[in-house]
Amino acid sequence: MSSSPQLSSQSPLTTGESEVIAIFVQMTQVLGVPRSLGEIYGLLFATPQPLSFQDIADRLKLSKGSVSQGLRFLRAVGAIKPVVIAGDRREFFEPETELRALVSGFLRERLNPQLESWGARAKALKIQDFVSDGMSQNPAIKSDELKTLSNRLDKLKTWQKRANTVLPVIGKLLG
Amino acid sequence: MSSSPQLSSQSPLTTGESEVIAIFVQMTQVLGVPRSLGEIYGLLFATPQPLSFQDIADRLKLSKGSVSQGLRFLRAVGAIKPVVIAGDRREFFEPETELRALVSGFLRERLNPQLESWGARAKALKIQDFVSDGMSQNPAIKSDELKTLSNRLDKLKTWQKRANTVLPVIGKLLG
DNA sequence: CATTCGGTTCAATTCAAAATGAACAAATTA
DNA sequence: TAATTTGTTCATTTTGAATTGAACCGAATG
Repeated sequence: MSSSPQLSSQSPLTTGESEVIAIFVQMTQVLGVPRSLGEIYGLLFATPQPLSFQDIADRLKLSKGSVSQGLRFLRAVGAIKPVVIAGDRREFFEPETELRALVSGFLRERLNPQLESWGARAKALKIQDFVSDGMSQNPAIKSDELKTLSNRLDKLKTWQKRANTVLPVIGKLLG
Repeated sequence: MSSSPQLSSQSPLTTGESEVIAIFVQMTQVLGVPRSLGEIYGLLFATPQPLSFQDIADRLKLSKGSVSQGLRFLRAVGAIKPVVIAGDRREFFEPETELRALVSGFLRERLNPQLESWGARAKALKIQDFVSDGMSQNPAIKSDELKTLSNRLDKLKTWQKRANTVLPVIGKLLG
């Protein structure tokens, strides 16, 4: 038995399935993630039964490599849930459909790590690094300009903290 | 006079400038926008004086085309502000540095339009489009599966409304 | 133990999006 | 009015990220 019982893995997509997939593919463009993620999640969303690895590859005509990587990402952000089916060695998947879980998973796994790295770099900035220290063929920075620059760097350093207070709230607002 | 007074347009970037630019380039990857946007905004952020079109192209070694398109986008989302300098035909630019303005501009110009289109498509979905209406070589959908599918489509249709209530709040939280 | 099954990894390829640069336009100056 | 400056547009090229596919691995099966 190579495919799910009662499920013809290589039948063409229905109109509805194609449309749901298209919607999620459209979202991938905004989120800046690969198109295949939208296809996989969309197919799972449009299918009441859990699907196996092979089901997904067959119906979407994606390579095993793409499906493997796609599922890994979707699992990492909590967008899909593994389903164990008794007496079947394969992994099955169904979609997480709570908006709150989807959004906060994405924020946690994608945005937060970047924010941290970004905040660390911002903190390391020194005014000193902005004066071109060549043989003074460059004009000295005026004091009001120095002030402006200093203000900007200070602002930059506060951004991470502010993001860290706001982001957790978003999840709650959606809950 | 082909460059800003007292500003050597093609001098190499200082350490500080390079680092600020790198930080904003890193952000572009999360946001899913072109790298050049981060370079342009980063340079403006790291420079106390307003810069002209040509200043930007020279210092970043970007083509005029890239700078033109980059400035258009940054203006559209309100990330930069035009500055008029008396007796100078050229346009100058300085960065918007309020996090609140930056975030809400981006949400308004990039996310909202997509959300709308996406909500419209979701609303148009009909359960009927998910039954494969071939010569019944496919199994009929069971009633509990129909229920699951119906629930999911309903959820999908509520997502846009929820996003529209939450997104405006984000700006205020950052203010 | 040999073979199939279910899935991962990663180097090579493909492809879409970004950058380029030449042609163009509009305003300015000589 | 010719020449210059400032910036836009858009067809082509470039490039980097996504996808592929073959090699690989461990677990199950005969």
